[in-house]
Amino acid sequence: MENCIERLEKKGVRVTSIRILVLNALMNASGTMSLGDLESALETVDKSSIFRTLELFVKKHVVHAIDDGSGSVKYEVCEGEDECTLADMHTHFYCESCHRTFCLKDISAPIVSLPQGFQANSINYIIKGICPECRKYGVSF
Amino acid sequence: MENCIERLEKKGVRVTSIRILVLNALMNASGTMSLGDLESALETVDKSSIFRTLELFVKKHVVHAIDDGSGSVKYEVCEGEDECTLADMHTHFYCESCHRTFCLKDISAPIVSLPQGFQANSINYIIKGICPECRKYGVSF
DNA sequence: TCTACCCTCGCAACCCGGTTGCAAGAGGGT
DNA sequence: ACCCTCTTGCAACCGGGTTGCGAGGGTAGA
Repeated sequence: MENCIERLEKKGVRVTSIRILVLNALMNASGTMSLGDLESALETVDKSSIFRTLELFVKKHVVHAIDDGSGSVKYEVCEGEDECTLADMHTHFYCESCHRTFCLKDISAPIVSLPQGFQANSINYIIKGICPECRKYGVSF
Repeated sequence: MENCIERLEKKGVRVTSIRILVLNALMNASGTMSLGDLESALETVDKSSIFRTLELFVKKHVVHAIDDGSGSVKYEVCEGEDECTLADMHTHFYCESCHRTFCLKDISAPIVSLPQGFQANSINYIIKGICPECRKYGVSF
């Protein structure tokens, strides 16, 4: 909680109650959260407020957005103090059974060399499949 | 054109005029096409018909879908005769300036090894940045 | 040939995540 | 206390995707 406030101040984001709520939810989440996840986790807060908060967080590099192709963008707290570089991008795993997105933080996204003229800004590396839990419980595709 | 019909028959898809139109458009496209692209390319055909055609094509492995995080799914004709395997997946480049998606067919998507228990079915490897053309014409982000 | 059936297609309506305009509310500085 | 700015909630909107339904057209069997 204190941690949240500190983090916001460090990134130059004015501290408000909603921003603490959103950041706290993201920091306590086991994985990533979507706008919808946050909406249902924070029932008292309006969707558009959460949306604008996330928008601000992304701009200020408090969190980063991951598009896992599920139709809803996921958010995750940035680890480093400064901006995320290409090398910071890590691998994500999307479970096609339970529709959760896992951060494989210790697996950094591989970087291929591009043809002449292409300039890379970011990498989206998503592996889709079945997560260990769903396999264990025999949930079929 | 003949090529289209042959390809559909080979994949066990009943040949209809709309299916030929859609597949032909995709085969002649320089890159990938979205549902919207096809809709405007084939003015006479209804959106839902194109949607259902693409749905069928994906199921029958005539085309595959790529989610480049632009908000609209892109489609691309499958190369091989049989189903696409992990190794077949190639890299895509999304230009944040002109919003086009490029297929880097000769760059196959890198495969990382997953933690115990995760089962990979497909890979989405998207690099976002600025394409050569947009850089040349000095279009800034 | 006639009929019954199934697949395909167009239309319209819907769904849902995301986004925006606007007005009220809260907070900080003077 | 006052003003200005930022923040928030509400409601409406947007666009891609999706679905229900009924009409059209082809096909197989009688």
